Amino acid sequence: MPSDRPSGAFGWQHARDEALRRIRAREWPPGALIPNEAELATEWGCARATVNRALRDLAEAGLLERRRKGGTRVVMTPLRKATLAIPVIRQEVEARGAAHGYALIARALGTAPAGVCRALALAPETRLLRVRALHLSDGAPHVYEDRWINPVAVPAILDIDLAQVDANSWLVQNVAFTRGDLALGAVAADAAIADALACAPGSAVFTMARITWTGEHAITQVTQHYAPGYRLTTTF
Amino acid sequence: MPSDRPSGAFGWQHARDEALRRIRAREWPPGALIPNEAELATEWGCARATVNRALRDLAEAGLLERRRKGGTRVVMTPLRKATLAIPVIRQEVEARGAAHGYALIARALGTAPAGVCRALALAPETRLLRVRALHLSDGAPHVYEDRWINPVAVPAILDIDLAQVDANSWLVQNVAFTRGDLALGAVAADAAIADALACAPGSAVFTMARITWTGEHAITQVTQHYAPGYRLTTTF
DNA sequence: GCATCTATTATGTGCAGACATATTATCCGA
DNA sequence: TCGGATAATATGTCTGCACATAATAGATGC
Repeated sequence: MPSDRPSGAFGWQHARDEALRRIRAREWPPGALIPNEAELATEWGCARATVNRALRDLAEAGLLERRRKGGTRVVMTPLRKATLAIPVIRQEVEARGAAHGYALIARALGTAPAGVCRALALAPETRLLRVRALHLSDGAPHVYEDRWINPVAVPAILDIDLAQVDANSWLVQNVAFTRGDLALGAVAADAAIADALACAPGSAVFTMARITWTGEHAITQVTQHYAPGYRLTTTF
Repeated sequence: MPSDRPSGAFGWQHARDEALRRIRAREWPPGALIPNEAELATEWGCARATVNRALRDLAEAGLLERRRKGGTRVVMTPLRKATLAIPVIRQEVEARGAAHGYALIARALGTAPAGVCRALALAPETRLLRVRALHLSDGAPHVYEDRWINPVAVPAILDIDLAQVDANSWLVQNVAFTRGDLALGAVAADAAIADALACAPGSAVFTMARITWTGEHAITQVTQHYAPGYRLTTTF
């Protein structure tokens, strides 16, 4: 038996856990400056790089604030961050074991309203492809999406038969984006939404709006309306 | 003049950017196995640790999948993750330069409904503290929150004057939690919500529900209803 | 007193080498 | 042919060292 533990070293996860313990136990209270890396390395009997890795991890998690020369201090208000996976509808539905259905409602090339152009940082009156579609989960309406696509950024989209392939899946697979904006909110269902989702007009609908970019070039803007009752969940 | 650039080394960020470029350019197509760390280190003229750091970063971002012995492969569907900051209402309001107001609506100790007990993994009929309050932004209703607090986990809360301090801020500052569940959705405003937010009954209201835990012990459950029109935004 | 230069200091990052660990591939015997 | 032991391999991590970089504190000159 070589050893009773996987590895004799005081690893970076141990260091992280110990630091976390001290933060939670208020041994390092909010706002306090903690010992520097070299000291902790000595105390814990490990290399400074190990301490660095541990503290960097906690800093990324939002619990510590680090500045060169300034040292490391416990953040005053431990603001939590939740990471939420942006669902590709088709996969989200299939992951739940449901059958994914898709229906194209409308597809049209035309000049976009000023608001959309502004949001996408395009000149007014730019011609965009508008696609409205419905996603089904086991046959029931699940998500109604209203999308504007910039054909300058994605010329190939014009040749795709969007009645067969949903724009969401196609874009994810075929266009690399560098950045995105996300907005979550709630709206009352208007006639188009109520009709598509088969719910009463005025129903409270959860919406997710996204804009994706490659560099400074906008690719697409989409607003997805979820059927009433939908909840987006995650842990933090 | 020692050098025309800050540092002559091919740093981990360079490595990350180059790997990212290859992924986007489909030089490493989705699902493909990429060269191992040692090879890339040789190719890029840097240490394996540097390549490791770069690829680890991309793996955390969800673009690569790494397995010991199995190597590193480009993820099939680049599922994006957005990190959203969970707002402490008071700070969120003040960060916008608005004045934060707060009003306690009701505070009562009593047995919680079965649904709440189940969500908090507590025995049925557990006595919990229920707090309903309203947050104001520049005097206008902003968020109505309905909260259940477990006094077993946080006995001190019973002595706090919740008319003066909002539970949100107090809990964040005084109770360390280890984990949380989050659910986002939309509901139609019922009478209580409409009254608090001064909106029409039935209005679509964005809601955020959270449960926070320390270990296996539930601390609090809160459902926050945002005034109509509110949008939670982030980037990814 | 004030501005500017300089020294100090803590973190950020890089390198080479070593060993640990997980997982796959292979070989061998029943 | 199948199952299990064994070897091979890519990633995970630690160490010790070095230097880079940012930001502060102190010294200096006016």
